[in-house]
Amino acid sequence: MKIPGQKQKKSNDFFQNVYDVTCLIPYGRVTSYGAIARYLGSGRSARMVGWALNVCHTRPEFIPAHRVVNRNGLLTGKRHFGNSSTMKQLLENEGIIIDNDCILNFSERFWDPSKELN
DNA sequence: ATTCTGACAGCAA
DNA sequence: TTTGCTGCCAGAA
Repeated sequence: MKIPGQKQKKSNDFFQNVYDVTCLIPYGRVTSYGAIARYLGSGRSARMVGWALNVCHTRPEFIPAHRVVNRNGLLTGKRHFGNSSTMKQLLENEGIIIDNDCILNFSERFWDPSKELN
């Protein structure tokens, strides 16, 4: 999305795309960085997804970044939520069971954008 | 301009 | 099976 009046960077589209997909994650579902990266066509640029989410709080809209975990279902980004328990709490609030910072039944909770979103 | 790092993932030893 | 290195791209120093 191009916002007139603001600095336009080439990566802005990629970042916005990450935010867009993240916002499309259904309630009570989670996805992985790699899945988003693959949906964007970058393939192995999962790190960029994490980087995008790292600055997601700079965005005016709410980004359910807590629904994005690594491919193991591990809450690797919990430490970026200020309090380490925030991410876990948000996920549990959506009915997701977290054990030792790991999502239980991750296969059932997993939501693949390139598959579900088509 | 160059180097390092980062909320990951895949592949090689 | 586990550990470690590399690739990906962008941003900060």
